[in-house]
Amino acid sequence: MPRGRWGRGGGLGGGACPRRIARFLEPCLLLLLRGDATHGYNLLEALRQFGFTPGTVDASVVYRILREMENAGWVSSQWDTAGSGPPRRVYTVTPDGEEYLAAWINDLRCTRDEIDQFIETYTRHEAGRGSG
Amino acid sequence: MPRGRWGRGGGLGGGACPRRIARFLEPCLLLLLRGDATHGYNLLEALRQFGFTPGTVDASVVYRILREMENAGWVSSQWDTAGSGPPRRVYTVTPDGEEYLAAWINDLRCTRDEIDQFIETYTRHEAGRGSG
DNA sequence: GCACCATATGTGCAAGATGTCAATAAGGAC
DNA sequence: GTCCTTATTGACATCTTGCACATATGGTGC
Repeated sequence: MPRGRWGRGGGLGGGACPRRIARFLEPCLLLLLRGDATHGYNLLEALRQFGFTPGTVDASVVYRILREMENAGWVSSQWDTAGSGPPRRVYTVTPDGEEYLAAWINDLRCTRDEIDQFIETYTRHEAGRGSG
Repeated sequence: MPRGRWGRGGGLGGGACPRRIARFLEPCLLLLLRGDATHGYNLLEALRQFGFTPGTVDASVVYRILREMENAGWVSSQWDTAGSGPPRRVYTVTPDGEEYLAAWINDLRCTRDEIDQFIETYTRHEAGRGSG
């Protein structure tokens, strides 16, 4: 069983749609944080709205990306020691992060257009075969 | 200069659209080969029609994927020694390859829808900010 | 206090994916 | 023979990701 990234096992031909976008968690977390500054553990559940069903994403992966993004200056964090349980690191999106997210959106629009173009080419091809 | 081969330097915010779809070369080569059985070196140029500008893709990458796909049974190859220059390995799409390409198309449709959904969420968010 | 559990974060490694560079090989021009 | 173009292949480095496990705080039952 390949532990690899793009899950050859459950993906193509499987049924559920595999996540084919590289580093997609980044913009998802950014968008989530923009809506509501919160901590990693909480984001794990919130990711469901982007199709990341529970168990799909490992907590450590989320924490890792959060740290990386803080390192890059796209988010900043503060320890929240109020409330019970261990302290939580609460993240906020920085202005640089906003810009980065906007650039991501741009990229995604572009990627979507390319996909559309590819599918169209495929479809035209199919039609050509049908009549030939 | 951030890590990553997804061109943080030249991609996001840069201008040209970076390729964010994992293993996108696979379906591109398959679609190209379906139209016209040919060899790797030739495919390098043909990839331009999918946005892979010359220099974007290294030849070895194309050859590698071709070999992998042959290994998987999606294409088959034959040496072509006619003509001048070194022999060329000409690839043809197999029935399994056709099926695989169809599955890819399905995946891509799904991926596109997810991108659309993400962008829409972002846009709604933006609108909400504008008025508040 | 201690075992145990839920919450919350972090570390390290293995394996897959991709980029880059160099090696090889055949034929043509000079 | 040397150099250039075409064409394919191999090796290595780096990046990305999944997974197992370690750590820490507070609550509950005893």
